[in-house]
This record gives sequence, structure tokens and C-alpha cells, in this order.
Amino acid sequence: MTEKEQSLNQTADSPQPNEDNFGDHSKPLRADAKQNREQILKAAQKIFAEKGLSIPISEIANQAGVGIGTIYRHFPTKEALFEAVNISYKQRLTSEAKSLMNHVDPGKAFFDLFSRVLDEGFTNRAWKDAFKSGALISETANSDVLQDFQSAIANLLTRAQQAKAVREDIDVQDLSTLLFSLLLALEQQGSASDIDRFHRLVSIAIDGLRCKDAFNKLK
Amino acid sequence: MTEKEQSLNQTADSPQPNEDNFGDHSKPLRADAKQNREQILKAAQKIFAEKGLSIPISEIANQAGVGIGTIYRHFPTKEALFEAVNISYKQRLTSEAKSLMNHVDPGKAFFDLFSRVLDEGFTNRAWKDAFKSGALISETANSDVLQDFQSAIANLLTRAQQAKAVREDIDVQDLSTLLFSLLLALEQQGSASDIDRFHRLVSIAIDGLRCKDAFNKLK
DNA sequence: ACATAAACGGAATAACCGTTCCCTTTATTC
DNA sequence: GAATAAAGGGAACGGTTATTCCGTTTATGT
Repeated sequence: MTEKEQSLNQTADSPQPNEDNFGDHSKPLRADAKQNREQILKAAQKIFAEKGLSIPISEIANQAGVGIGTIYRHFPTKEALFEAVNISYKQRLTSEAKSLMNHVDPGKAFFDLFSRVLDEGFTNRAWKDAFKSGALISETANSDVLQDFQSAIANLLTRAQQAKAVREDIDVQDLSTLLFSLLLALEQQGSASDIDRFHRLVSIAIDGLRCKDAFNKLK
Repeated sequence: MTEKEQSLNQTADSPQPNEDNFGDHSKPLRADAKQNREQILKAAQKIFAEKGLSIPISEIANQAGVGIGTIYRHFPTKEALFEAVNISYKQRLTSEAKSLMNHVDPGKAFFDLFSRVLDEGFTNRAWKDAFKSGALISETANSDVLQDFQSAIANLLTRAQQAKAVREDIDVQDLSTLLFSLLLALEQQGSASDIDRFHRLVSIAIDGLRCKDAFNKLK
């Protein structure tokens, strides 16, 4: 659906104004360009967080005070812009995950991260959409950040499982799916005082994840 | 987004060919009309179940062997068609719920229904979309069927809670949200052998829903 | 068979958006 | 303060659908 008509109106020598500096860092940007790029990212961050991936590009352009063309000068597609915005979230959570890795209680460390990811999603719609579009689970580019994120989580999970704090039959994929599903849950549901409901859901998930050995020992 | 331009191209006396017999049962349908209506419902049921709410209407028209116009003669909007299809799912599950209401073990009865709803969603995309569009939780029309469904579930839940099989701090809304979230989980994720993953998820949810008293008693 | 209202079909309409194109504006360099 | 290449803006394009409109076909009653 994206790779259809490549070289249609491309009369073999036109200057190809776009698809230039997207890998970026090739040439220093002009002063105004750099500023606009930042405005765009800021606006995108705000609007994606509020309304999710589905808003029209034009809305971001408005908010940023630039034209649509300017956005496309800086980012080849809407998705690329979205990705750019999401990288920072991923980095933040990754660093939180890493700092939790040395926690004395592997179970607590794991469930802390679990809650953090969900809390982020509760207030940040872009984060949910990132999960939805698979941006956190598989996919293409920015694999450095993504892999970091993945392996940090995997590490916490494994340690928690070894400590018998988390049931052993699940893997990172299960975890992603579970997170994904909880994040989506509140998407289109009533919005108001749902924080209580949300916490109850999280609590159910956490109890469900717990290793039953802890209880079995009591017998 | 749906109530915008009402009477724009409406020159005050045009015959309004549509919006006639949608409340229906007013006049007996012509023989071929009745047959087509059934074909449409059958096709819609199949295609919605396979591909969800997002397929174009034209695809249903093809499958049913009728023109687009015919569909709109019978159903005022795409959503109305979707709703018509979904009513039967709701009715089926409602009757299952009712038959579980007298089960000796309220806990088992509740978790059986819980699993049934999820299994349905696992193979029926329309069912997921129904949840997504809120069709099972709040909303407008067909309130008879919906209320039946809701109260049947509420009943099972309450009984299970009274029997200390399910934690007492949740309500039907929580339950809906949880179901909703699990149904959505597998939507855009890998598809192949996901049934195992799905069952693990369900198992997590069920364990999380259990009343902790059962374990506490062991102390 | 015929008349006629009901039902059909599907081209045309309308609205929405991502992306491109190209003309205009501006930062930078000398 | 020109010259010029980079950057900006936003109208226009193209694709996708839901929905409408109206000329054609058909079931039904007589």
C-alpha cells in the first residue's frame, strides 16, 4: 500500500527536492531550518500525545506555525515524524529500565517498570499508538534504541522469573502483548475518572503475572 | 463527525428515497428484497468476521451479489449494518450467559463465560470491533439486546463475587474493559501460532481476577 | 399481459488526507 | 547588497471510501 507508483511523474532527471537529508547529520542546517525542525518536533510531540497518530498532518503544521511542505522537508512521511517523536519516550523508559536492573528485589524492579510503562501510556496517547503500530515490538529502523529497550525489559523479566516473582511460562512477547492490550483498553473508553479503573486493571494484570509458587509454598 | 451537513442538497421537496423503512417491520418486503436482505446480512457477517469493520462496503456488496445501492436501501449506514450483524452475536452469548446462571459453581460459571467471550473474539474480528466501537458497553440503539447481555454478565459476576471466586473490587465496567483490552491484544500482533500466547494471556487475566481470600485462608 | 410501485445497480458525489510540486521567501556568503 | 542555494508555503494531486441519486429492472396484483 506504500510501494506502488514509484517513478511515474519522474521524468528521469527532475531534481528530486525531497529524500535528501533524512538520514541526516550530513550538512549543517540553516539557522531557520533548525528552529523549524524543533518547532515541528515539539508540536508533533504535543499533538500526537493528545490525539494520537490519526490527526492530520496539517494540524501539526498549524500548531508548529509552519506549512505542510516544511514538515515534509524534514520528515519523509508522517510515520517517520511519529517515530522521531517516539524515540525520546523509548529512550527515557529504557534508562529507567536499566537503572532498575540492579535493584535488590527483582520482582519489585520488574513490576515497577511494568507500572511505569502503563502510567506513561495512560497520559500519553502517542505512546499507546506506538505500541499499536508495533513500533515498540518489532519493525524496521531505529533498531538501536528499540533493541536497547527490548533487551532491558527482557533482562528485568528474566531476573524476576528466576527470583520466582513472575510466572515462568511467559516471554517478552507475551509481556509486550499484555502491555499493549492494557494500554489500548482505555483508548476509546470513558475518559473522566478512569484512573481508578485503570489501577484496578493494572492490579489484575500484576496479580495474574505473579508466580504461583509463592502461594503454593504456603500449603 | 457524522452530524454535519444535513439539509444541504435537499431542495425542500425531493422525495427522500432512503430513510424509509429502517425502523422496519412496517410493510412486508417484496420477495426478492427479503432474499437480498438476507444475502447482505450473510455476506456482511462473513466479511466483517474476517476483516473487521474497516472493509469497504463494496466488498460486502460483491460478496452478496448485489449493488451498493441495495445495501443502502436496507441499512442507512455502514454502522447500522454492522450493528445488525452484531446483534446475533450478542444474543448468542447472552443465552449462553443465562444458561450458566444456574450452574452450581458460580466461579466456574463466570470464568466459563469470560473464556467464551474471548474465544469468540479470537476468531471473529467483528466481535472485537464491536467492543472497540463501544457497541457492547454503552451507546444507542438495540438497547434490549444490549441490556440483556449486560445484566446477564453482571449477574454472573456478582454471584461469583459472592462465592468469593472473583475479587470484589471490580464491576461490570472493569470487566468490559478487561475483555475489550484482551480482545484487542491480538489484533495487530503476529498472527500465526498465537493461540498459545492468547491462552497464556487469558490465564493471566483469570488468575488476576481470582479472589485472594482463597489463598489467604491458607495462612 | 399490464401497470405500477418497489427494488436494484452502480456511476457520480463529497469529504478526507498523505504526499508532491513548484513558486516564493530568506539565510548565508562574498 | 547581490547572488544563490536552502528552506518555506500551500495549492493541487491521487487514492480511498461512505453515501446519494436516478435511470433501469422486476415482482406483484389485477
